[in-house]
Amino acid sequence: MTIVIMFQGKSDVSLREKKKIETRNKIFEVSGRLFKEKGIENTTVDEIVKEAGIGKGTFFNYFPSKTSLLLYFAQQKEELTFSQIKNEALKTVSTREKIKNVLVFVAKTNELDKELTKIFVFEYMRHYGSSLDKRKSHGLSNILYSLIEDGIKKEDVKSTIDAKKAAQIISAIYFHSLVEWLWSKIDYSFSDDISGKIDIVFDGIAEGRT
Amino acid sequence: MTIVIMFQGKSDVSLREKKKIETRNKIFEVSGRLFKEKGIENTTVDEIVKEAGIGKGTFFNYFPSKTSLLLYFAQQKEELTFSQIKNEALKTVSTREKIKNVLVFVAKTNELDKELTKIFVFEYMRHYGSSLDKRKSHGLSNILYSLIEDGIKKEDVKSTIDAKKAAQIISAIYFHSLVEWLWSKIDYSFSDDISGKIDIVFDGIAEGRT
DNA sequence: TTTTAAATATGACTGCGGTCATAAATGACT
DNA sequence: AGTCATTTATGACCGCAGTCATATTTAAAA
Repeated sequence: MTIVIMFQGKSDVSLREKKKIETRNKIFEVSGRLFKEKGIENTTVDEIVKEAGIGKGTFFNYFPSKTSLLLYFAQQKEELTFSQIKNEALKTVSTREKIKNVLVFVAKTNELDKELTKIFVFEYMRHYGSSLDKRKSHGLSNILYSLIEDGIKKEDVKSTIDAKKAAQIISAIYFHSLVEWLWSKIDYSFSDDISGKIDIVFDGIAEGRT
Repeated sequence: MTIVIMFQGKSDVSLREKKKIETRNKIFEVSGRLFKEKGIENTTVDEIVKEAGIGKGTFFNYFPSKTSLLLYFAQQKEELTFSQIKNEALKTVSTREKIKNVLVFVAKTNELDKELTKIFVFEYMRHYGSSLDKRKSHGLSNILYSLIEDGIKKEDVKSTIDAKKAAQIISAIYFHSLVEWLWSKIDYSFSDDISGKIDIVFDGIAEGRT
């Protein structure tokens, strides 16, 4: 008896839980469709809740802001990209090439859907530092960090380098170059640009020896 | 006769011109005060126009958005900083030290008023790519660019370096490090951080020779 | 001075993100 | 089944940036 009651009470598939998941999914489904159809800026929360058949307040029970919903989509995409990186992009030998591969791979992902990337980067910038957590941006930084540490062990990266600083430098360059490229009027290959910059960082810009 | 009429018509000190300048200044004065008193986010356009004694529509005749007013303030501050740089920060010999000096100088300016910097950087990020011109962010980039070109001529920077790319790299690092520092929980010297990173870029991170 | 054209001012209004007091649904317990 | 506590849903409402049709002011022409 007690056991049965406890089971029902604590169960993950209680009616409440089911409905929550259902509503959540409905919001994802509808908003995803509307964002694609008419762009993020032009999709209002009122439209989403109308199409999803829920009240406006309900939306904000699930997502504290419209942006938090956006960031969910961005995160999804990022996680997918990173899982692919780990499997595919690290087949070369030198650290320099590995890092290039990682960045070019991410770059190519972005090149595929420039407009979408623009929207996400924009939303990300708009809200950096305002409440939302930073795990996101550190995915790339972490990957770079371990690559550089490996490089130090393998002795194709100077042992005197602060791996953390170096990783920050490279992700700074990546992010900055991405933004420049996204809003540039002239068209050029982002992959080439980033690749050239990595070479500069690896070789250094100072004349002579240290 | 004709001459007199033309003179009045084309004069810069016509009644119209006078009133325009007056209104513009009034907006600057009031908004500047309110921003300091209660923060940018908490100051509404309605408040500004009320205190300035003008209609709301008038405000938007002078500034297309609240942000454009913000950017005016940011630009003012930046121009002041840059004029100081040119006079004071370039007294060293090596290109590396010159660049460090420039960045550390700007960094120190930011360290003086962390909260204000935060607000401006935040506003800048929030609105990058949305209509407003980019001259702003390129002030630093341009200074770095000429320093690097000088360095190439003076032969303490590799002649093979693409000066434009190098300038972009350094300003990327500067901006990224600034953002990290501004929103970091732990307290550290921004100047030291940026200085160390410049060394890495100058010396390169690759082991061995190129 | 009077008329006409152009620039400028204005505030009611709109659209949208987000809040909150209240209502409905659900689960635990008897 | 009935009662009570807790979770979830809801939409009227709010604050604020930005718009627009209309009114006012200034300059030029007659």
